This record gives sequence, C-alpha cells and structure tokens, in this order.
Amino acid sequence: MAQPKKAASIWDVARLAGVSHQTVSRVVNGSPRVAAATRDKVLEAIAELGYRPNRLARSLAGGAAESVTVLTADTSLYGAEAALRGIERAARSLDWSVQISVLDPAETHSDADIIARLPRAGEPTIIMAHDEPGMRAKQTLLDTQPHAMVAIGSYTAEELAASPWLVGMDDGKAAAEATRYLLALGHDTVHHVAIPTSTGTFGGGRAHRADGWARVLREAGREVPNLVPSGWTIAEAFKAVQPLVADPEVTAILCGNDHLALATLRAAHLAGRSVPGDLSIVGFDNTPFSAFTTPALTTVNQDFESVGRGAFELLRHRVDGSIPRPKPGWPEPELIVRETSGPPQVRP
Amino acid sequence: MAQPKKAASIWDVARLAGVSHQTVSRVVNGSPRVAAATRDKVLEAIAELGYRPNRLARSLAGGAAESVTVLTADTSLYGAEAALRGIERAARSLDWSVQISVLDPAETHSDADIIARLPRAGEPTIIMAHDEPGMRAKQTLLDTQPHAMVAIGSYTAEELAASPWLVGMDDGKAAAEATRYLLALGHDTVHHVAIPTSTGTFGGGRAHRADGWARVLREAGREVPNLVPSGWTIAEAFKAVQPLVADPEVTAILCGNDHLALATLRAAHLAGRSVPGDLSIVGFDNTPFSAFTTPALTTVNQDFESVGRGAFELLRHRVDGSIPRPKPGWPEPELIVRETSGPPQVRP
DNA sequence: CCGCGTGATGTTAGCGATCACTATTTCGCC
DNA sequence: GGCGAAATAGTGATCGCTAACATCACGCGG
Repeated sequence: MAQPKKAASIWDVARLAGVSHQTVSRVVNGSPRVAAATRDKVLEAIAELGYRPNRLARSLAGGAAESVTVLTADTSLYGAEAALRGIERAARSLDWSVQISVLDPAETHSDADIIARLPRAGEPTIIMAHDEPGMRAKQTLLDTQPHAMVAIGSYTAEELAASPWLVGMDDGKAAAEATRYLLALGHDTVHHVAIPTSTGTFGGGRAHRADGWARVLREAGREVPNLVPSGWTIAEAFKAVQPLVADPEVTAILCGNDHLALATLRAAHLAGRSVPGDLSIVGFDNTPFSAFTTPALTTVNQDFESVGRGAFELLRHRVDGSIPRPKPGWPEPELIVRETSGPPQVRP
Repeated sequence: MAQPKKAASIWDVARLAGVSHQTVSRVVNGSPRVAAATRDKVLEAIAELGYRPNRLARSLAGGAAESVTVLTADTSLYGAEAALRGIERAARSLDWSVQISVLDPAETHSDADIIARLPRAGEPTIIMAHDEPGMRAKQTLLDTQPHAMVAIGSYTAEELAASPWLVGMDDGKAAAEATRYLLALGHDTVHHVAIPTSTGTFGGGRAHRADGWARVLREAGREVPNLVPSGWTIAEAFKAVQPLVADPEVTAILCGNDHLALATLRAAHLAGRSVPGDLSIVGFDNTPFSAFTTPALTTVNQDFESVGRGAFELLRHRVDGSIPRPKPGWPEPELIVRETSGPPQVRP
C-alpha cells in the first residue's frame, strides 16, 4: 500500500463520489441533513481514497479546535508526567491532538519570551507551571483567552470553587493529614523538606504542602521547626537534608515528594539512623517506585492522571461553551502507610 | 494588556505598515529582497499589533512544517520520557511545535486504528515504539513518507549505518559490557530479568539487552540460564523475580532496567539475601533514583535525552532535504559501578 | 534613446477545510 | 391541484499564509 503521493482532499472525495465538497464535509462531520444513499456513496469514496480530514485546514476554517496545548514547567516530575498522561489519554479518546511546550525556568524568561511560547489566541491550553514564569504565563493567558484555558495546580476547595478555570487537589489538606498521622504516632513534632514553590517563598499560600504541615503543627500547639527547602532533584534534596538526619532530636520528616523522601531515606541510612526506628519518613505522590524501596515508603497517593483527564474535560466544555457542567471529580489524596513510619523510640 | 479580541493577521500588519501582505510575509520569513526602510516599517507594525504568524495557516499554505509528531508507546518509561524531553528541547530552540500521540498497546490496534493515529502524510514524525503495533506503525510510515520520519530504538552500529532514518544506541553492546563486568568479578554466570521486546520473543535481534547478555555468556563458555521475562511495571518484575532471588545458586542478576532492578533489590532483601554480599544486581538506564537506593544501584548510563535531540536534528535535515549530514553523535552507554555489585561470596 | 537585467513590491491563486447562503426536490395538506 | 415547509444539495466567501508570477522603477550598455 505504499503511496508516497499527496493525501486525498475533500475535493478528491467529492469528485469520486459525484457530489459537492460541502456534502462530503457534511458526511465527515456527521450532519443529519444527508440522504442515506448519498452518505454511503461518500463513505465509500472516503474508504477507497483513504481520506482523512486535514486538521490544519479544519481549524483554520474556524471549525472545532480538536487540539490542546499543554504548557508545563518540567515533564520529568512525576506529577506533571502523570497529568500529561491523563490529558493525552482523554484527548486521544476524542481524537484531539496534544501539543506540549515546556516553559523552562532555566532559560531566563522575559515577558516577550513567555508570550512567544504561548499558544495563539483561542488555542485551547492547559497550563501546569507553578514557578514564576509559569504564573506570568497563566496570567497572560487568563487576560487573553480566559475561556480557552484551564490551569492545574494545588488549590483549596474554595479557590477551586471560585475559579471555573482551576483544577487540582488540595495538597495542603493532604499534607495536614500526613502530619496529623505522624503526630498521632507520638512524635513531638514533624520536620518538613519542601519542594520549591511558585513564589520562591514558603508559607504564602494555603494549599501548599508546607502550609498544611505548618497549620497542623500550630493547631496542635507544637513549635513549627524551620522548614528545609530543597530543589527538585534528588541530589539537591540529599544535600539539603544532611543536617536534619544528623540531628537525633528529629524523629519525623515529611517530605515534599517521594524523590525527596528517597534522598532522605538514604541520607538517614548513611547517618546511621534506622527507619522507622529512629526516624519516620513520609513521602508524597505515591510514585511507582515508592512501594519498592527498602523500607517501603509511607506516602500520600495523588491521582494526577485523573486530574489531567479532568482538566481536559473541563477545557473541552469551556471551549465549546456548552452548559457549564460541574467540574469533574476524582479521588482525594490518601495516606498510604507502608514501612517508613512508626512511633518514635522511647528515649531514656 | 487584556485583549480578548481576535489576533492580528498578516493583513492587519500590512495595512498598518502601508505595504502588501506579501511584503509582510517576506519580512517575517527573513527574505533579503526587502528594502531596509520597508522592513523597519513592517517590524514596527508587527510590534505594535503583537502580531505572531499563524502556524496552521503557514503549513497549510505549504510553508515549512515546523512541527514534529512524536509517536510513542508509553511516556511513563524513563527512556521514552527522557528522549521526549530531548526532542522537545531541540524543537523548542528552533521554535518548532511538538505533538505527542501515544500508541497504547493496551487498546487492541487494528491496522485501521494505527493508520488513524498516524500523522498525515508529510507530517514529520519521530517514532519510538518497539512493541507490535509500534512496528506496524513504523512500517506504514516508512512506506508512506520515508523522508519525513525517524525511528528511535536499540540497534547495532551496522543497522544504524544501514538505515538513514534510524537513531539509537546499541543496548546489546551495553548489556554485554555489564555482563562481562559481572563475570570478571568472579561470578559463575549471570541471570537476566528482561523487559518486554518488540516481538514478544527473546533472542531474536542482536541489539536487545538480552541478546548482549546471552552472547557474552556463550562467548565465555558459560551456560546461559533461562531468562526471566518481566512486564514493564515494578510490580510485575517483583513477582517475576521471586524464584530467582530465592535460589542461592544465583549470585548475579542483570536487570533490563532500573525499575526491575529496584524490584529485584527489594525481593532479595525480603528473601533475606544481602546485596551485594550474596547477590549482585545491575540495572540499566541510570534512572535518577538509582543513585539513591540503598544500596545504590550499579547501572548502565544511557543518554536518552541526547538521542532524542539527535533524532530531531536528523529529522530536520531529512525533511528539508538538505545535504545529508552524518548522523549526530552522543555519549556511548557507560557502566556506572555503585553499591549493588561485588564479587561472589566464597562458598565452603 | 531603446531594451533589458535587477531589485523591490504588488497581485493572484491556491492550501483544505468550514460557514452562510442559495437552489432544487420532495412531500404534506387543504 | 397548488402552495409552502422541510429535506437535500450546491455555490461562493473566507480563514492566514506562501508560491509563483506580474509589475514597476532604475540604471546601464549598445
């Protein structure tokens, strides 16, 4: 079936079927205003020529977009990767195409850079970027084409309810739950190794993992220890966490994600502290590897793939202006207790 | 700067600058046949209107494609994710757009399904799919638009040299190196937990990890143990590897990737076998987490990101039909010895 | 002083679809 | 039997851009 020739267009089909190009268009788009006999003729011609509509032409002509652009900060983070997977799956099932564009925070992003990277007006976009250039991009998008964008992130239930273009889960709440769990185990306090935040400062928002952690400690009347900031890489976390694991007073650490938790686990091991005997470690995200570390990581499961799928659904409804449905739902974050957490050792 | 209006077109710019739309096109595309004064006027108008060319219209009109479609089997595998990252980076630096489309092997793929998922004729495509539907898609692409496609995979140097559209590294060679290393350590033989192959059968090709492993054993005059097939997930590997780690005769295991190695590590631990004392484990890919497991994984580093970047470069040259350059190069796979490998215990 | 090459620009025709009309049947119903 | 609505099909404009060709002014050689 080698056929390096040009692809068939709607006109070729029309000619073969003996109808007008518009009729072919109607058949392809499932218009009801076509006689059955005509439809069959056209369908036959389509099959014979192997005709497939040209997406470019279709959206140029003002038809449905059938294409999403995903703007993300880093595809190597588990959350982003999983959400992207969810988006892609949902898009594929409806035969939409997916474009990805990475807003690399490493490249210094002037406003002009950001604008250049942004999809054109009207192009449906899902943005998941929580760093500084990401926030600026989001704002620009919001100003320019609010109806054709959806943002994924960590937000409180109220924030989620207030903005029809926001999708995500409340990480703060999940972190709070994990912190409460550690406290209930008998730990005096819980330390926190944090992932970078959108603003570069910690404690600003309400839905950040670090915020949920601090809130619970305050509510429990415990002193809130200094938070340990880490970068995204495991190596950075490993370095940042050294003083913590060396301190025998520290008995419980909540980590911003499973990669940081892995680094902490190793650092603790090298520092001669047993886990969970001397030290409890709790991760975040339930990354696939987390169940298979030794000891297996206690962590918080987050269904990013469902969030991605939900973001796509929401976007689709917003774009076509259909009845504003309730936002799609997905499983809440859930603490998964495995082997790295336990009660503190009774000290003499 | 809120401006929910329609984006400026080439005509708007032309009107504002007092020139024809074609002149604007010339300026935008950097044609030399424009007077400096005119160019400045146009540039000014572009800046004022915030004009950005419409990709769709551009490629519809037969201009340069400036867009790649990446066909992949699974974005959650580290290799695919890293290669995709490389492609995206390279594409972004040239301002190309990147589309992804996942060929899910779970969905039963009829030929029609595959064709439907394929990019349209002429659309530059990079394919990284080694399973059955992936191979069929590759073949179709090759028949249809050989000049606009590049495939990423594991191939021998000869295969790579023979097909101008092939890009990748020789995993077989890398696996051979790792196997030799374990043999040199004094192990009688090396067992292998294998990732799935394109054909579903093992031992067919020459560049598969399993092939390199078997080759070295044969060359060394050792018996080649039964290979242990595993799926892609850690959980599958964990299950598959149980009999191996339980067998005290087994002293060295080469794993198809770091995820399988992690599963093996845990299984060994639970079976009460010490690593690397009783059992050496070597992974593959140098996944970010591999340096931070306990003990840290000995593995083979693979620079997938560079391969992705190289695939993009090659594709670009093939598409624009420019002088066929030599294929881009990148670092060879390299064994990284960490803590999970060592000499076998001397048995009484 | 004509003719012609050359550089700068304009004009026209698509690319492959959709949209908004218009034209032709067909059919129900009084 | 005639009239208008509904069903069906076709025509032309348009989306934003590029390719190919046409035009125009200028300058130079014969």
